[in-house]
Amino acid sequence: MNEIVFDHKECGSCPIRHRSVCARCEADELEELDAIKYYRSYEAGQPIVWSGDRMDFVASVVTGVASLSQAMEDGRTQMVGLLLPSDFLGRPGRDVAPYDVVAVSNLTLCCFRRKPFEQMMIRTPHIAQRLLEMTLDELDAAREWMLILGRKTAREKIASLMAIIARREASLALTTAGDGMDFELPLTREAMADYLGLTLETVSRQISALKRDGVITLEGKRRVIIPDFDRLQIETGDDNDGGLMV
Amino acid sequence: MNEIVFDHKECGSCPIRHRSVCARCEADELEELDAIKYYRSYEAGQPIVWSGDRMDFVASVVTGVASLSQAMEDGRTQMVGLLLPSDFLGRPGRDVAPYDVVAVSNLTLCCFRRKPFEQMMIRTPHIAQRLLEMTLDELDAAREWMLILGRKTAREKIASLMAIIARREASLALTTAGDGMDFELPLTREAMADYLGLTLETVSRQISALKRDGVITLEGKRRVIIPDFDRLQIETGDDNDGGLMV
DNA sequence: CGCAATTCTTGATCTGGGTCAAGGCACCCG
DNA sequence: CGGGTGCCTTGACCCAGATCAAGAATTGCG
Repeated sequence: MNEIVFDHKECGSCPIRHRSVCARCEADELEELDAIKYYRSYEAGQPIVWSGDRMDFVASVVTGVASLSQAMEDGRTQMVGLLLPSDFLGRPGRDVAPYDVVAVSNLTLCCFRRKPFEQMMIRTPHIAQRLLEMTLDELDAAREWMLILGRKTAREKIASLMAIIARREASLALTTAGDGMDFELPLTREAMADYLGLTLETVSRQISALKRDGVITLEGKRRVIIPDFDRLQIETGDDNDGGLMV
Repeated sequence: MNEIVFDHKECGSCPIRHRSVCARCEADELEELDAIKYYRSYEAGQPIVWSGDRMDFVASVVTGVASLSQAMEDGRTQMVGLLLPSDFLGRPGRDVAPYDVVAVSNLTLCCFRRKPFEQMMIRTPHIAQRLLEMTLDELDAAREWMLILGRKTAREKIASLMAIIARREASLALTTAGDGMDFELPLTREAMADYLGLTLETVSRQISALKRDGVITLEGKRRVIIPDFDRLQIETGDDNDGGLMV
């Protein structure tokens, strides 16, 4: 591994998001990526692109959280994607944004100019393959989310969201402790409501209920402690022998 | 175009589902596909694969309708994918089915053995590219669906479903008549409920309401006539100046 | 043709979560 | 230090859609 590879990994900017796979990039590919990349920062609440805008870049989330949402005529909105660090934003081959993208917390993106990125993708098949794999993962997440939206009660929705975030945090931190997890909620109550198809009042009430019942503990309003992950898992209502644990 | 290409188009079996793109397949690729393909038929209601099953094929829907659904512990289910003729089933690189797949109506699949199909995909980049494009389309559809599940009223949900099916039918039939469409509903009331996160009683009531209000007309229980597509579009509640019309 | 078995419709009632409203709490800034 | 200004919590009430229940229409099959 040379210096470039190291820097590449550090900044979390690789379109091939799993660090272990980065090793497959050759030095000149990495130089090429470096040549077309630049960083952008956004403050919490700031819009990044609006649905219908032309997008001349694709990007990778370095720090912070962004959301994709869809709006209806009358202002109702539904979050349809949540981007955490290492997630990918934008799609090669499509130059118009199909959703509103908003910085949920303070956010740093590592952007790549789209055209050269696409050309590079055509030349290096393993990037294209990795992109397909990532898209399939997103599709799986979207479908899990559809079950949450369509069939779960408010309490199950909150439990599911907590479980999803806890799992994501755990996989980043490499702490595979079965229970006794804790994390900082990266979302306001309103954003959670938007994610889950609820109102912010219902979110607040159900979080209080889960706290009262000892499923979670709160430290302040944002720090969550999960004393027993299996208990939380039961509260989600999911069929948890059914194989994959995305 | 030689005979093989023609047959290939006719059976709707091309993994590159748009017929116009088929022209990019070379004769020997088509022969190769023919060598690994076989047909299977299912009756309405019959299961095709269960979540967790090993899948040794990918397939293309020739006729009929199939659904992907997810189940919860207690039996609640949510449909997360609807496959109409020319849609693709299965994913290269994943050998365990993540969802239950069921034949909603009588169904014919054109199957390809998975391993040789994957190898072929690696060798022919335009198939891989097309597959990425199809997956991105599925992701867009899933996200539109999330808005439906999370934020729409029962009436808007039914209107949205009618609009989606009408659009699909129209694109297949090449009848781009702005209004005056009609089609056969390929779903039972129960399947529609499962799609929309409703109960079948609510589906029935809302269909009756749309009929009473002249938004749709029914001929029997399954044949739907849309006298004015724009009117239906308004009933969906969608922001219809927002660009793309997938 | 007639008698199930599905599939669909409609009615009556109940309830989870939405809506409206009133504070509480933490942090910033003058 | 005092009064904003966001965020969050809690209460009271209401309604869209679920649930329970009873038939009607359509389909299929002996």
